[in-house]
Amino acid sequence: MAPEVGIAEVARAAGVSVSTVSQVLSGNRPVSEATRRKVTAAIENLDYRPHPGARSLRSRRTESIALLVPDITNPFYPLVAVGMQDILMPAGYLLSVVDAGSQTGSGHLLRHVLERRFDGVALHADGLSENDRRRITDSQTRVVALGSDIEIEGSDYVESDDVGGFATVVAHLLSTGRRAIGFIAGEEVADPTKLRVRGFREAFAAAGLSVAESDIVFTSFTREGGHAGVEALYARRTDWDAIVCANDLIAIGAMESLRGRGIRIPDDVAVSGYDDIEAAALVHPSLTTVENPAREIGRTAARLLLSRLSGDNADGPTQHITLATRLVVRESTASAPETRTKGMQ
Amino acid sequence: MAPEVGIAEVARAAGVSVSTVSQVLSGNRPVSEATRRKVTAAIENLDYRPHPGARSLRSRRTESIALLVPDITNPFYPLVAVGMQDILMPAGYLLSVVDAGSQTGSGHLLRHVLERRFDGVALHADGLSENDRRRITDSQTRVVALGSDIEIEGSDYVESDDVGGFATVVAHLLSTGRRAIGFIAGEEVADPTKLRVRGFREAFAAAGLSVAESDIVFTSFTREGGHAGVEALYARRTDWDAIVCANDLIAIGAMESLRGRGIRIPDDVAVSGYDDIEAAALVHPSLTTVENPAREIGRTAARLLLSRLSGDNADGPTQHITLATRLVVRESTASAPETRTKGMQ
DNA sequence: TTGAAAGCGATACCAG
DNA sequence: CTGGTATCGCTTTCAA
Repeated sequence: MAPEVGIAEVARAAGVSVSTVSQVLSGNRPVSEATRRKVTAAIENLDYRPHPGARSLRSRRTESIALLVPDITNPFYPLVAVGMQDILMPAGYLLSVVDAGSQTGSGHLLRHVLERRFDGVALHADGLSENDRRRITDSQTRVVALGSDIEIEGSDYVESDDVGGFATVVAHLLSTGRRAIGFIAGEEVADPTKLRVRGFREAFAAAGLSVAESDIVFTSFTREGGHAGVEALYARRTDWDAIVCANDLIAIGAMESLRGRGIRIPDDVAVSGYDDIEAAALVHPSLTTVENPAREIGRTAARLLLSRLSGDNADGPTQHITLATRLVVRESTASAPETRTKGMQ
Repeated sequence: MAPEVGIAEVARAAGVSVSTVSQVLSGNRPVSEATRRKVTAAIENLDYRPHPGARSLRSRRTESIALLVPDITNPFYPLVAVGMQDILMPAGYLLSVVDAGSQTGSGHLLRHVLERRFDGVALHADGLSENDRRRITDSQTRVVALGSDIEIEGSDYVESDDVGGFATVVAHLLSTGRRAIGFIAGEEVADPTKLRVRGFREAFAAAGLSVAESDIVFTSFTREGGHAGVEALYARRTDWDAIVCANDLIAIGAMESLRGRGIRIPDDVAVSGYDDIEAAALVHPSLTTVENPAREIGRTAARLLLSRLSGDNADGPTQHITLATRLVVRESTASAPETRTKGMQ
């Protein structure tokens, strides 16, 4: 409805050329204090707002960055978003969170996002096809990969120490005497799944124990995945004394199913999660888990992107940053009663 | 890194004019099947992607829509986002979720978002200053307001029936014999707060009871708000037999504080929330609450925006849509033991 | 320190 | 059904 004022009107009102107005806005070259004031006043009066399309057409920058997440309702990702905001907002960038959600793979949506010419994009590299990765490499868009060590040529990545974190929680269970430990993992092809499986094996190896393949079932990173996982595990055997889950949502679902079967937690079966989402402390019994530093991951990813964009470090060597995790012990893995250690194994 | 191919190269490769390529892309005018195929092939071969800046510069549309939320870590909003995606994705729009988060008011960020020239923006109207609202009216950007009946001239809005929903849960508590009912509300100035307070009063009025002002405390829509709210209520009196909360996060926080004081839920004090976030079913005791149809709100908002953008209904009268809510009774408000009704009031 | 003018890459109008 | 071309609103180079 507004008469849509352009840079020309501003120039006229201020009695200067459009170039000068542009320079005042960008600060790309010195402008005398007097003209700067005239221009700023005109901008204010006319409520002038530069057209971002026109701007990006010339400058090849959009001052906006996207976070492409597989599932925005998974509380882990909003925290990553907040971490990115911490860094990007002060730097004048707008962060857009895009949910890949229902999309089969992020392939189609990835194209969509790359087409938008965001200056930078943060995303999970796993689930990306060879094709997608090349598309990223070919595009102008700076990318930082999250939580995965998949290589995208020329892209930095930041991950948390999934292998170590998962090994820690498994070691914790072993140390409390649990031995019949089932593992409900996420999608088998997902990168976090592979890392957490690795951690699982490492913990067993470190304790001099071996893992039966049938102790691991693959589902999805959701509550429903937890339900399915419990069914699958109990179809194989029924004497589990611990179930470790690839994330908190799975664990919460698993606890629901266990309760449905009349199994007591942690007395009969200990349960652990991963991520330490808010709900982990709220469920009953409260859930032992591993803190996945989501917000810090976001901050780090944002810093990496900015350092690439601002030129200082535009062409430095690829960086791989690993953030530490922390075991959070709660009620769901309280030590087994004395009686159990006798009966088992 | 790619040699950045433009529409001209595509035209050359296909042996047609740039206009024709453009028409094939937009479908704005008939194109013969033969040329369409040539053009599509050229686009594919060259991996051509139109520059959105250039495009929006001429067409004045960006094919993207923003959802501006006050706190992306509040699980209510991701659900709204998913609902919007349901509708927008098939229509070819990209949805960007922008977190106002730490921003004081959404004022500054609102400007930022309006400057980006999204085709449409969904946001909460409360918390907007008179100035902000006029800015919206003046801008080209179509806006739909969420969960609030604040008028933005020319903008549609969609809300859930907060007044009715809240009255229902309060009526439920009254019907189980609770009379000393405290209310932990959100920020006093927030619009949802006002509506829920109204529902609170209505339920009392309908039962022929009156509300003491001191029964209502204002905090914030977070778990910490719940903690603070309990402290504030118990500073006034200590014989509460029910506490209703303006949302689930507050309720969860309140339950934590009550437990800290050795108060049993629901035996001593019943607690209720609002929104029915996932955690409400997971906490112990599980939380009685009101389902706030977040996803449906998102869908409705998206439909409203699209109907405005696609021209059919571009200038129809302003629409106000109210969605029904649903009471979800769980453990936290189980009927008071026989003994209590004798002792109270 | 400032101005003039040449594009950036698409769309949309005007012809044919 | 197709082509030519002015134009969107800005940034950037070139001159002064």
